[in-house]
Amino acid sequence: MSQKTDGRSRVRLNRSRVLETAVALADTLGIDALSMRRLAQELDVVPMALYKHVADKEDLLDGMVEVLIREIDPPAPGADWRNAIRLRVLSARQALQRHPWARQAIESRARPTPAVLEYQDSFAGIFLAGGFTPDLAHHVMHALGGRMWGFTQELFDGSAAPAAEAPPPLTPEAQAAMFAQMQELYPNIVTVATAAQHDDGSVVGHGCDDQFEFEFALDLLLDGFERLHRQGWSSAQVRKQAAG
Amino acid sequence: MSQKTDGRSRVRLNRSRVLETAVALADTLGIDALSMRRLAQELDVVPMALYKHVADKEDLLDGMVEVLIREIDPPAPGADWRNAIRLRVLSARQALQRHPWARQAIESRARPTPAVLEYQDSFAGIFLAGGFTPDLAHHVMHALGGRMWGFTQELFDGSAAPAAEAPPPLTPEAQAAMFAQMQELYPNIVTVATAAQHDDGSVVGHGCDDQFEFEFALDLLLDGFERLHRQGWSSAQVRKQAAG
DNA sequence: CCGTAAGGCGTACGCTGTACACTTGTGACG
DNA sequence: CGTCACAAGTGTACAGCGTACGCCTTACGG
Repeated sequence: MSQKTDGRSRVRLNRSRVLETAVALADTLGIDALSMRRLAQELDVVPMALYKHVADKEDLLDGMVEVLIREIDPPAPGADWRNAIRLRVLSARQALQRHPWARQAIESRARPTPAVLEYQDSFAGIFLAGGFTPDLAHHVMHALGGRMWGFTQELFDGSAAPAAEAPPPLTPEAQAAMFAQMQELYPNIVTVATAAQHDDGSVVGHGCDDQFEFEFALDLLLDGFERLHRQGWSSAQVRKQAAG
Repeated sequence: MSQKTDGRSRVRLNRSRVLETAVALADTLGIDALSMRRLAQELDVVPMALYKHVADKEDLLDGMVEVLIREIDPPAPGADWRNAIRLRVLSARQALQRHPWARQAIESRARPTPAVLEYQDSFAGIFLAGGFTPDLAHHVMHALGGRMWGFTQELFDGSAAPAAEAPPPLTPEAQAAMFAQMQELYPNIVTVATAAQHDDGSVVGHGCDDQFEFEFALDLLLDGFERLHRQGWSSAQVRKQAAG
């Protein structure tokens, strides 16, 4: 109630308000529907007014990612490297789930902003503090890849448009026919997809527990990191081995 | 020389020609510069003519991905599962390096086409034939994630625009100053980034061997898969353990 | 109180994907 | 060979995008 939106004087725009409104809008409408014009409308302002606060749309997206990063928990102070990494990654994952647009936004960024560099620096710091050589820390961070941000490359999760018009519900017969056709065309996919969902009666896909899959892969990698770390792995020695 | 492009009768358009020209154009211009209009121009045709051969731009991109998939080697016949997967993934990687646009195109696809399903099915088939339970095969494919397509999600590889205007070459003093600033702001990144590039004098980034990083992560995962496979891992048992 | 700079506005341009109605080319069949 | 039907290609048009540029107006420091 500090300022009325009607009447004479309007709330002044600023970068934070622009970024936060953009985040909220992307949360609701999806990233594809977020345009400068739509955002301006949401802020009750003419499109070009935004350009006094962000350089261009790229800068807007960079700013949105920085808002996201601020939501990720800082490194846990007392934890060993493995738990520190694990907790941080899972916290990042939670932030990404609050903001479904973020995966695409992060991936589409061309160059890292300071906030992003800081985020990555803190990861490197955890590994180094845990006794990793810079060499191993380097390769290990590459191996983590996007998982550092809390997502695996899940293709076809269908979350592009939130609440996209679902296809009309199929009759049981149509479902059975579809299943039979899938089974004929892609028997292995059907086998593999139906394995992990006894509890869930749905046809292929969307029956599996994303969180479980994510942690499965994350822990598999962390296990590998730990093993290499313990046995004093170094890339020089591997390259030598490959050459010899 | 079968048909002249000038004179009266023009070469007839068809889906293949559209898709292959689109692929070639994306290879040269980058995916962002590939518009229906630009593609039509390349084919010496009016933009709307394309719509007789592809439903819309989404369909065009789907088709381009299918062209890509056809370039990936089929599973090696005699190999054990581990080599079969490894070879296939590395072949996919080569295809992706020939077509830098493909990573983004694959990631942006909302729903899998038959060609994509077939590709994934063959992966599942390799694991199952190698004696993996459907359960383990499922989780393992999730863990591979995008790596199945030959890419890790490398953020900020700067390959968005091919031959983007490079910043003017910095003087040695400017480079040194920049390095000093990086070292102050992001000491861990500098430590980790400079570790793996004694041969290459460049400042942070782009000095590391992408192929090595990719295989490092891939083999780390394959090692993990192998271990779980040997010890008869099952998700049920893990969940029970977590609960108990 | 006023000058100045920052904030917000309006207009305009070139680009995008694609809907719709039209003409032209081509191959099959009487 | 003539005709007819359908596929292929054209032209125009629209709504939406990011954003360059110039002007007005508001808020604040001297």
